[in-house]
Amino acid sequence: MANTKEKIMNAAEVLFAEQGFSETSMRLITSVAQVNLAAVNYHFGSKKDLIQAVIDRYFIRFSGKVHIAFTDLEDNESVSMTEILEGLLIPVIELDETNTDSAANFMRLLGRAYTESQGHLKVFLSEKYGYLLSQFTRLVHKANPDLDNNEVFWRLHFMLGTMVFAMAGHQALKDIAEADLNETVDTQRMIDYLIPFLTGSMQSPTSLEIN
Amino acid sequence: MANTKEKIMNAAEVLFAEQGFSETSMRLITSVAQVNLAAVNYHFGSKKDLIQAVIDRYFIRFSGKVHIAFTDLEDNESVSMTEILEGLLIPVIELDETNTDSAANFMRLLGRAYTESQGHLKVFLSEKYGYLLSQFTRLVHKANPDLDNNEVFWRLHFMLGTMVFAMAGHQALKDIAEADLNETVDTQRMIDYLIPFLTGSMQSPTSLEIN
DNA sequence: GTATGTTTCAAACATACGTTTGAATCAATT
DNA sequence: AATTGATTCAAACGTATGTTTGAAACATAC
Repeated sequence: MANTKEKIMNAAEVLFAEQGFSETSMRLITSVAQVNLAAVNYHFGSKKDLIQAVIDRYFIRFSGKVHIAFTDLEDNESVSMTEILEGLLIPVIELDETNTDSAANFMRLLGRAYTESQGHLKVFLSEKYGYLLSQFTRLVHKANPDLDNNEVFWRLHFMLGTMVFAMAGHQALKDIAEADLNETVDTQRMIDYLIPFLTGSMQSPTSLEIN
Repeated sequence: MANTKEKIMNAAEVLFAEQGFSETSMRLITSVAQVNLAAVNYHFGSKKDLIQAVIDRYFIRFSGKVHIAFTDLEDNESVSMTEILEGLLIPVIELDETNTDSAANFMRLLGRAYTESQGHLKVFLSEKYGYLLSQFTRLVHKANPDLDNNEVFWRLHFMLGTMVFAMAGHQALKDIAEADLNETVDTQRMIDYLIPFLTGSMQSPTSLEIN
């Protein structure tokens, strides 16, 4: 059986992903984790610190792989969007190998971190893992040298939004898909649809060319 | 000067957009609106009802226009993605004509409605405005007859995700953009970047063609 | 000008939250 | 077996939340 600290994080990551940070009370977390209410403050200090710990645990698991993949790509003389996206998404998928639904949970958490006004989280993440975003930006620019800075900036963030949202709404989308399309869907299959969607969006003509 | 009910809604819509629903207390709303705390319960019944009223006020303002635009497109024999997206986004932009920052506020609200687990809101919106989503789905399929059902399904939801996320993270994106690019950004400009991104993504080669 | 229905207001209510406390329990060391 | 430090626990603390109350103020009609 896991120790108290792990029991808390395991319960919290699911509840945070499902309901959001502010909507999830310490009392619910500790009752699901079957530990005493005071344990969160004892082991983590505060609820804020618990939120950061839960998200950081995920980043620690996959950020190394992403960094290696990105660094490899930076050494190449030319890069394709597909390669960049695979460098990012494959390590995320691999989270599932240690624990089912890990990838989905992580993405939902990330989506909430973006959306909920948990200022401390944005600061924490950008200070600790901002270098990955920089690498990502440089690679996307390298893969699309014709786009100007503005266009790269916006498309990059639209793309991140699509990914986070797709993964965050992962379960809901799977449910709808299986009802609508009468076919079972797994995460890998969803990503097979997602990658061409994103590469296409990144390579579409610019607004200037259209007008 | 606006009456109490309007004063409350005007204050609430800004605060909800900025901070989210659960993070915005009735005391803050009523103090900004300069009305008595009890006024919300008196005029709206509950906080839930206020949230619905704020969002519905926006939908009432632009859903008619969208419906007309969509119906027109359904009568045409062929439809382009750009037309569909303009049919949806132009009425949103036009919200700004009656009130500055209306479009931005509405988008942020919609993003929060999607993301925050306000179950009652999703039920309310899908019951009242689900027909617009159905129209949207049919049009997208019409604009992309080559895609099979699966591909249309997934791309449509990826697209909605991108839009909603762009809307929800609107302010954050603007802030980052202005810091990163040293240029001021308005909502119209963001949408100018968004539309080609989305049309491109919808028209990209399918996963089958790539493999 | 009195009566009636609507709106406002200060105050209180009940509940939920994150956190703290101090004693009890456990584990390891001497 | 006694001592020490880490952990668990029930209980309480202080504060913030949405809501309700009943009287006061206001507006409108007779």
